[in-house]
Amino acid sequence: MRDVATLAGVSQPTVSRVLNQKYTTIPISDETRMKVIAAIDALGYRPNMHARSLRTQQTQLIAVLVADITNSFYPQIARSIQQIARHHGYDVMISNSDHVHEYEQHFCETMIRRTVDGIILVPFHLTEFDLHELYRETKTPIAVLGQQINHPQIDVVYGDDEMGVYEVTDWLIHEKKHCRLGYVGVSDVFPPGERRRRGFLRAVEHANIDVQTVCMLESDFTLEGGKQIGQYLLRLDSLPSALVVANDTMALGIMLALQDRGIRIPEDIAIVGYDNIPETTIIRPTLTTLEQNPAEIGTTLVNLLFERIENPDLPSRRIKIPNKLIIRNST
Amino acid sequence: MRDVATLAGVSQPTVSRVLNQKYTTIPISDETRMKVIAAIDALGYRPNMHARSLRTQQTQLIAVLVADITNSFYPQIARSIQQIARHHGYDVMISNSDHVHEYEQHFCETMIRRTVDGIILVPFHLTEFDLHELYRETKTPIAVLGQQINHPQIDVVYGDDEMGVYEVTDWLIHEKKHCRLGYVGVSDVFPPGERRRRGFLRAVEHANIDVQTVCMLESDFTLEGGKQIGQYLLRLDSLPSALVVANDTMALGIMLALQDRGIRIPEDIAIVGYDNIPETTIIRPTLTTLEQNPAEIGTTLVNLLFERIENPDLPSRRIKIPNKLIIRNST
DNA sequence: TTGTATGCGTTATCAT
DNA sequence: ATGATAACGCATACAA
Repeated sequence: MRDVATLAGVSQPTVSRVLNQKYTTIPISDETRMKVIAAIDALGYRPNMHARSLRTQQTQLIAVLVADITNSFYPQIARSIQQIARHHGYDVMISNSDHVHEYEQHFCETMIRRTVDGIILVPFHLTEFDLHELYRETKTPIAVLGQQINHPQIDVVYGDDEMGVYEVTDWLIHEKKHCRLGYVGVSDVFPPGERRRRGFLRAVEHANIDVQTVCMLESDFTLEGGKQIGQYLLRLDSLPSALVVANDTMALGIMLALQDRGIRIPEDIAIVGYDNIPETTIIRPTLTTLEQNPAEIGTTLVNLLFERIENPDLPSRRIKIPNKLIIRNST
Repeated sequence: MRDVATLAGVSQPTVSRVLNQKYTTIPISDETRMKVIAAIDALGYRPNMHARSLRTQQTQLIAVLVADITNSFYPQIARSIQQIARHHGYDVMISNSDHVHEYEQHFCETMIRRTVDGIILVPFHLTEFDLHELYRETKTPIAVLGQQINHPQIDVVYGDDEMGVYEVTDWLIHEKKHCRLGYVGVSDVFPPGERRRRGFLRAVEHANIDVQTVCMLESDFTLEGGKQIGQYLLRLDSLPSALVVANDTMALGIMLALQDRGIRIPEDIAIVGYDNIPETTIIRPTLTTLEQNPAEIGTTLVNLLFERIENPDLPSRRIKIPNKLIIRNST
């Protein structure tokens, strides 16, 4: 910047003013501006964001932590966030926790040392207290995908998965007349695990079905995990007539394992998933599932975040993204 | 840091020395170190990376640009990069170009203003000249996934896709006795487009098959694009007996469109893809494809990058990741 | 073994 | 409308 100033025959702060003219009201003569711009072009000067960040305490950067970048659900969120952020002149730093607690914590540590202007994350192990600490240390606007978080300065977006699973289970029972049900969830250490299981059980009880007769299983969100559940089901004396699965990826694994051994879907067993990832339309039969609209989730998160960046004292908001039952051929 | 120094009763540089003791040889008395560490804990002090970066010109950050984060191939690369980087104490900033030229350029712009310690990218539109400019402006180690790049300071990882497509086509012709072939590629503006088409045509010519008899089509890497190709094929008087497709995602779309109209795979038409993304094992029949090992690609890229970060004057290296034919049920 | 002084590249406050 | 000067938080050359 000093070189630019020298070449333009002005002082270094004047160059800075030309650069920041949009954001300030300080007047600059046309002649000076021309000279400075010419010098910038001649030297190929580019401002140094580290220095600017140090001085302004702003970064023009937002950070995003997703829970599993290899699960198609999250890249779609990340992508819509990045699109809007770009529009606002912000860069996006995407990270991946792989559902691992330690990596989630490491992300928070990083955010404390490497401050950013906003944080979007999908907390699985991080508690409300952890996020409170994160906010206390960073004072940075935060938006999360996670119904379980309640914090006065943190915006929350969520799909109402307890209700969603309740409704799809209810639909299986009353519309599709299933009474031998099974459920494949994930551990309660993951917040969606408990909520989705509860939704399932509520529907079962509401239908006066004996909870003892339903088959409750648990796996780990992954295709492999789903396959193992499939193997397990094959060893049972009799299959449930319908299976509610807590995410699509596991549902796919279950379908593959069952079909490998000649089980017909939906004739022998109906299956519903959760998320509506693209693979649900690739598998045959196509998978009935509860849609979580990832583009809308991403858009909502980033819009909330930018509103809070502009106005940090906003009261926290909770936005429910409606789930939608997508009926396909697996039921 | 000054507060820590005051509390510990030492000077600010002494605190800095305690913090950086691992990387320097300056001796510090045990007593001083204890006092400083106690003060750091008491105040919950965390170093500010922006200030550190400004001073050291290092960031402990590497940037990754992938071509399409919603294509399962890339998240696997990103994930293995992030794992190794974490091990080295580096953070990773993942970006997504969506194959859009403007976004690739925007990424380069960002890298110039927001310097990082290393860059990994998958250039689709960026030319050797663009990367040369990037290097000239940043002087930052660069590693790319892209056979078309030749630059004395840039490390290159690539799958030999021309040879791969040649071999799989050759295999279809000689082992599987196909002679009515079709090829679905992508535009030559994408570097893999030209290479893969060339591999296909070389095999056709080598088998003395009249090029006029083969069906050459073009789409855009996506599932939707593949479906449209499928529609197009259905309107043909006769299908090719075997189709070589330039990536798995398009191959899936083609299969779905054809199967919707009762075409049997592989009986009516055999199909091979490229990449070996997870979806290839979800679709039925499972898709025969050429594997590009994304984890190995990511690992190789990031290892090359760290070697160059440690030793910037290394001559550039080109590492070929072997393709492997995965024979499944679509052929 | 530690302290003093300086500068990394900006923006912001004050003059003029 | 512009220039001097200071400060952001840290690491390092030099002195002691």
